[in-house]
Amino acid sequence: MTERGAGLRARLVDVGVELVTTEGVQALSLREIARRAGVSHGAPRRYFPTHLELLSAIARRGFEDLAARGAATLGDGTGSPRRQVATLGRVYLDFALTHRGMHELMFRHDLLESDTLGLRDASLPVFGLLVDLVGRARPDVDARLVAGALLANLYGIAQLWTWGSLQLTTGADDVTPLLDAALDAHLGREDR
Amino acid sequence: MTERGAGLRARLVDVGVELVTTEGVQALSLREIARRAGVSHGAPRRYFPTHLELLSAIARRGFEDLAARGAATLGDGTGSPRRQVATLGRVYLDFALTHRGMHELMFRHDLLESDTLGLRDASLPVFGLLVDLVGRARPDVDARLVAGALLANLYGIAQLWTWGSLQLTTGADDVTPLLDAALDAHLGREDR
DNA sequence: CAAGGGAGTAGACACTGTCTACCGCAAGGG
DNA sequence: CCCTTGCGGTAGACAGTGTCTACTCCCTTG
Repeated sequence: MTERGAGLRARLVDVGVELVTTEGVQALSLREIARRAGVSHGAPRRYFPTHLELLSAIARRGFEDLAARGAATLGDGTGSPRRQVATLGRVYLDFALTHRGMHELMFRHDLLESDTLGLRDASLPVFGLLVDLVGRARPDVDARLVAGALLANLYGIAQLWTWGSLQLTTGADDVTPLLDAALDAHLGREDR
Repeated sequence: MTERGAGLRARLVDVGVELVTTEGVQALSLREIARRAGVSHGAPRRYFPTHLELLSAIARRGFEDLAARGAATLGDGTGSPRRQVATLGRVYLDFALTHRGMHELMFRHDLLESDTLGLRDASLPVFGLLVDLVGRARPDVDARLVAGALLANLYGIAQLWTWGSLQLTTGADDVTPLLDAALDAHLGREDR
C-alpha cells in the first residue's frame, strides 16, 4: 500500500491549515510548509505540481470545514427556512471572523480565478445549501438571484468588517446589526 | 526646485497604475516598477520606505479615480436620491469589473488591514458619499447601517462576479439583475 | 537476484524585498 | 574660489521564494 506516500499529501494540507490559522496567510510559503512537515522543499512537488495547487487544497479544506459547521449547526432542519438562513449566515460570519487567515485564503483571487484549480467547485455545496434554503424561505422570488445577492452581502460584510471599514462607516462594534440588516433586506422583515 | 526629484515619486505611481491595469496585480513588483520607471531598484526606497507603501499609494489613486468618476457621473445632483444611489452603484460596479487589477489592489488585505498605510482613510470619501445619499433616500432608517450593508453588498457582488461564482449560482450573464436586487433589497422597491 | 519505478533529497536558477556602502552633483558658507 | 554638506540615485549583497532537474534510496515486481 502507498499509505506512507499518500500520507505526506494529507500531512502537507494539515500543516497548511494549522499554519494559516495560527500565523496567517503570508506564512504559507511552499518551503515553510515543507519544513514544518519535516520534508525537503522539493517533496511537495510530487503531490502538488505548483504552489498554488497546494494552497488550493488547503483552501478546499476551509470550504469543507465551513460546510460541516453549517450542517452541524443546522442539525435536523427544525425551524422556519428563514431562521435557518439566519443561522447559516451567522455560522458563516463567525467562521470568517474567527478564522481570518483561512477565510482570506479561501477567497484569494489567484486561486478562485483559476479554471484548473477548481476551487470554485469546492465552494458550491455551501452555496447550494443557501440557495436551497432561500428558495424555501421565499418561494415567490427567483431564489438563485436572491441567494446570490444575499451571499454577496454576507461575504462583503465579512470582508469589510475584518479590516474595520464598516466600523468606521457604521460606528458599530458588533456585526449582528449588519447581519440582521442584510437578512431583513433580502428576505423581508416578517417572522423574525 | 526639486521638480526632478519629486517627479519620480509621481512617476512611480503612474507606472504602477499603468502596470496594474494592463498586466494585473501580480506584476506590481518593486523592481519591475522601478525598471519601467527607468531607475534602479533601490531608487523607490527614498520615497516609499517599503514595497507596501508604494502599493498603497497606487491603490489610493484608484480610490481617487473612483470618487472622481462618481462625482462626474452624478453631475449636479439631479434626480431622486434613490436614483443617485443606483447610478453610484452602477459606476462602482463598472469600475470594479473594468479595472479588475486596480480593484483587487484597492481591497488587498495586507494594505487595508495596516494602520500605518492609511488606505482606509483614502476610501472614506466615496463611502461617505454613499452614506449621505442613502440618508437622503431613506430618512426613516439608520443611514449608516443601511449604507454599510449596501456597500458590503456591492463589494461582494463585484468580487464574486469577477471570479464567476455568481454566474455559477445565479446562471446569469449580466450583473444588472444582481445590482437591482441589492438596491431593491436595501432601499425598497418603490420609485424605481 | 536483477530491473524498474515511486518517493524524497539536494542543488541550481532566476527572481523578489530590504539593507548598506558608495558616487555624482548641485547649493551654500568660509 | 574652494570646500563641504546633503540630496537623489546606483550597485551590490543578503536571505528568502517557487520552480526545475539530477540524483539517491528502497520497495516492488518479474
